[in-house]
Amino acid sequence: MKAARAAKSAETREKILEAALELFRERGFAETSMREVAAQAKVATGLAYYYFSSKDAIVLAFYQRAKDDLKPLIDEVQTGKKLETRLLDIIRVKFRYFAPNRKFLGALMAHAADPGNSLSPFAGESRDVREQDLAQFARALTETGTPVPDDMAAHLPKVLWMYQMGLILFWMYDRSEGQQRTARLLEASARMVVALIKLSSLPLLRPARKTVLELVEIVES
Amino acid sequence: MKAARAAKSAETREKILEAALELFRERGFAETSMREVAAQAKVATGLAYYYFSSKDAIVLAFYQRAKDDLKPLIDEVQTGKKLETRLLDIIRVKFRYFAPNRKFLGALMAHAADPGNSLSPFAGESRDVREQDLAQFARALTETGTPVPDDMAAHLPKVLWMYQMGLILFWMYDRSEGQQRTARLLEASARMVVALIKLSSLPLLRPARKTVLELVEIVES
DNA sequence: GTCTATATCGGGATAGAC
DNA sequence: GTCTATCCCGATATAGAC
Repeated sequence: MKAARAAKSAETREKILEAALELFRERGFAETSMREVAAQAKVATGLAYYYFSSKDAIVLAFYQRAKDDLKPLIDEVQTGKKLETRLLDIIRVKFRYFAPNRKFLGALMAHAADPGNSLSPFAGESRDVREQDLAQFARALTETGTPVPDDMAAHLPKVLWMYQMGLILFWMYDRSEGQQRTARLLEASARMVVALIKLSSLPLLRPARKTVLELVEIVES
Repeated sequence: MKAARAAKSAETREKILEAALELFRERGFAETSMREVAAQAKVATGLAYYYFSSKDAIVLAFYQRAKDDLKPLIDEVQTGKKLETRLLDIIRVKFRYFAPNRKFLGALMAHAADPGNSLSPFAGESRDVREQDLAQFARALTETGTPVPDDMAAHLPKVLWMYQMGLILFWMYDRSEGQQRTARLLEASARMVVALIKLSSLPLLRPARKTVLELVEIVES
């Protein structure tokens, strides 16, 4: 009967998480109280805390789940022959997945700029989410056979990850209908990013590449 | 006696603002309560609220004051002959000014990424701060006689502003001793930014410029 | 208008009974 | 695992002294 118990437990946890996300979507993160979350999930406040040690912990759980959900969805689109296609597909999958939560994601990213906050995408707590992202970009590079200069190889996935984070930030702010502006920006910028990567292999542009690399190294050091 | 009263009032206000900033620096923004602020300023809690309608309002006052303080400091360094020098000087002045508050600036910028929050640097409340920044960059461009293609002229100050905001974000996260990493990044990136601006005038690079402009226009639309 | 003191509300978090 | 009751504290409203 242990299995049944565990299942029940997971179910309750899920119920609370769902209730929380629903309220976050409707009213925002800060505006939602744990009491309301518990009420919505039809459990006692204390129980919500039994499963999630804090309100922030719920958000972490959401990230974690997103990571797990996205894995297969991204694997599915890792098929394009061209790097540009891959980038577009990978990022679009994420936008699609997060779309229902776009508005309150903004409130969460609020914490993102705060170096001390555990919800920051740069913080330790979200490291495996970031690791998975990096791996996906690395895979897109290798599987499309994109030629990358040796000195850049180690850095490029991280640069692409930052490019992605920038787009996501823009997307959160994007008030245009259906976030069309983000869609246009994604297309135009992906084209440029790929062009730049290709250019970076030209021997003639070696000095320029070194300059950029210097910047990247300072950032990552 | 009206003047005396007004002076006294301004003094009290200042006292509360100072107390708040001191506590923010020591313990952080979120961890500081209005009660503590009031206690530190040796006034009643209600009085703190009399002068500042909310904790956020204190932050706004801080921004505002920073804007006024920075104006003469930046005017003072608008003397360099080269654009690179000007950029370095302008941004360094800001780092120096904000240095004592660097840590809690992070917590404030926390709000920055939240499109809905009034403390966001992109929000209406901080518009005149931003306007002043844009004007300073525009001035640096014209006074150094930097040649800028017509189609870029309108956008360049804003691009430089974003470049600055990026550096500030990096600086907030920078845990290196005395934020040396930021200092290095600033130098290396300013050099590159200026080089790019110069390159952008070359007729040969017109197509590349158009591509970048397209991106900028999507972002600003 | 400036200021103090007090009361109230609401939210995060916890303890302990079952 | 679950619920009830409670703690603690921050934010805020208000009454009224000066």
